[in-house]
Amino acid sequence: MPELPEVETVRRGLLPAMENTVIAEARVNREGLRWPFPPGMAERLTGKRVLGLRRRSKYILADLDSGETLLIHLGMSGRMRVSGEGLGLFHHAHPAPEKHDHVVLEMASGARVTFNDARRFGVMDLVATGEAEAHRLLAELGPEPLGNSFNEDHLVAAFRGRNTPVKAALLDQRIVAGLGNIYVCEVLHRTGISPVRKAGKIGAARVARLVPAIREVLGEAIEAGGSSLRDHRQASGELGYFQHRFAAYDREGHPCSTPGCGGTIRRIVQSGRSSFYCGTCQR
DNA sequence: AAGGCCTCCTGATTGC
DNA sequence: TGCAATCAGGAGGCCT
Repeated sequence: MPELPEVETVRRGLLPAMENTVIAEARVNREGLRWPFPPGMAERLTGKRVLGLRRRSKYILADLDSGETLLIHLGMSGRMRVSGEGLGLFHHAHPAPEKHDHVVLEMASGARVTFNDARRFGVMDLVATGEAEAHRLLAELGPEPLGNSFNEDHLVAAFRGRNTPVKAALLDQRIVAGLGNIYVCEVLHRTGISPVRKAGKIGAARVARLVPAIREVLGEAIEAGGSSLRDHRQASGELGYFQHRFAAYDREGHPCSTPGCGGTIRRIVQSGRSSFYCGTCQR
């Protein structure tokens, strides 16, 4: 489910339930997900206060008063459900457990946070807070696309000499951290750049145009509460609605929405993943 | 060492 | 209706 806007939406959805709140009890229903959970994870979470929730790329970082940080990645199918009744902030009394509920956090407020991940590509790990950024999964990440260090100079330099399609370059988390298949398709459509074009062969002016386009697309998607495909819900229980604004992703056969273009959105496969684009206005 | 391919896993959808 | 093939929002790890 989750690219940067979806993860940011989940983070915001978790805030009222978790921020400045003690984890009364953590329950762990399996050994791990993509990798084994760290030793004693349930004990290291139980009784600890969540000082804050940060996001880095597609990771959520929960800083605990024990000096450790819980690192969360949702993979492809990971979701967070918040349940319970508290000051009108939480939507439901606790519903029945579901298949693939792997980690449950009972908060002292009465809220329950449930991590469900059918495909188990997700990750949970614990790291000393001061070393969170140096964690092996975070250390190589490129700049945050909504931050100041992501700028035209950075992207032009990162693309220089790269012989890979721009689609793959933008999916490379070392170049810019947080884009996934959907938003790369949208950004390339918005900038009129073909996904098959080699990153190193795009003129600097066109590469530079990607920077504001990436910021705009991600910003709009966050504002819309992310994208909800196949009815997947966000942590708050609400549906995001950015999927209704897709110009390219999952729109094979539809007319291109670029004014005056008249082309049709096509689907091709690049490095095993679908790319949706208009061959008429994306060159 | 950049680039491409495979893999992990389950579930929904499509096609026959 | 059944069953198999295909596809899915990620990304580490291995190979060349």
